[in-house]
Amino acid sequence: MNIFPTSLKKTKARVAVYGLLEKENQPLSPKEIQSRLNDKDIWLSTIYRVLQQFAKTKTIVRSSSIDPPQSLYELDRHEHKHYAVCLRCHQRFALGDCPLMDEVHVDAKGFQVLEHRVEVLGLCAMCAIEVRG
Amino acid sequence: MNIFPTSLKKTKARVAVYGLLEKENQPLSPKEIQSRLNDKDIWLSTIYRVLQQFAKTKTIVRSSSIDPPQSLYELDRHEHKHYAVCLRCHQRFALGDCPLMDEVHVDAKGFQVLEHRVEVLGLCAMCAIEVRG
DNA sequence: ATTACTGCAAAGCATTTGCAGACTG
DNA sequence: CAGTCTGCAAATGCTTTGCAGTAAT
Repeated sequence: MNIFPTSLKKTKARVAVYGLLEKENQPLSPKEIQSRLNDKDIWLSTIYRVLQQFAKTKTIVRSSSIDPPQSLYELDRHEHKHYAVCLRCHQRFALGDCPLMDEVHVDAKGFQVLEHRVEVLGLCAMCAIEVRG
Repeated sequence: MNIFPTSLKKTKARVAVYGLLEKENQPLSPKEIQSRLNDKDIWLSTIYRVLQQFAKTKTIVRSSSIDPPQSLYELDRHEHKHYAVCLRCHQRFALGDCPLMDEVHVDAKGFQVLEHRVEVLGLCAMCAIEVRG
């Protein structure tokens, strides 16, 4: 499991962001984090800085979404998680297992694979119905 | 193979962008496209619009990179292509095959999978050496 | 006390939009 | 000619940065 990084001071903003990410087990954008914290004294720029620091200490991991274009952050549970995203309502659903095959063949000799990102796109059950509707 | 969409007028900007994407067989950002076109009369905003139109007619496909945060576009060759990206020099290398397993298990009943994105991250041979240096 | 941290303002990029003139079919 | 397209300017939205006061160790 994860712990608050010892190299960082325990400030209001960091404790709040850390606590939120611990509770919500899904990737959140800086803005979503801000609105869920519901504390007017924690500014967006601070949240960005806090997220960067956590990312640097490997406490959280960063991913991205195309639409809207933004970064998403979540606690790094070392669980190797991926998500399916509904193209219509943008809800995110965790994948049961990593769908990647064991061997990844890159067309470049000597390429050293360190990590990977997978995103499955489609329609959630609800939206699939509405689209037909 | 791909053809210029018949629903769109053949204008200078569209022909130029299409030709470039056809020649370069890799994802490019709007800015890269602009600088490679080397035509001061084709504005970035036009390139963005052209790319959006091509994307809407399924002529090109859109992806994204986290760092720098931007959209990338390339001709849709219906080839189902993915890339390995070097974390240091940001060069992109095509994957030989799609590394995804045939079955993707989503933790949400009724989720309809339409597409997916895969990105492998690591170090290219050159950078792997330099990092050790 | 020292240094790290944050509120706040402003800048920096990527991307989008409005509009009038130019061009395509 | 009619409708589409684009140059250009300006707005928008996400993210970063600078600085001076505040708080953590």
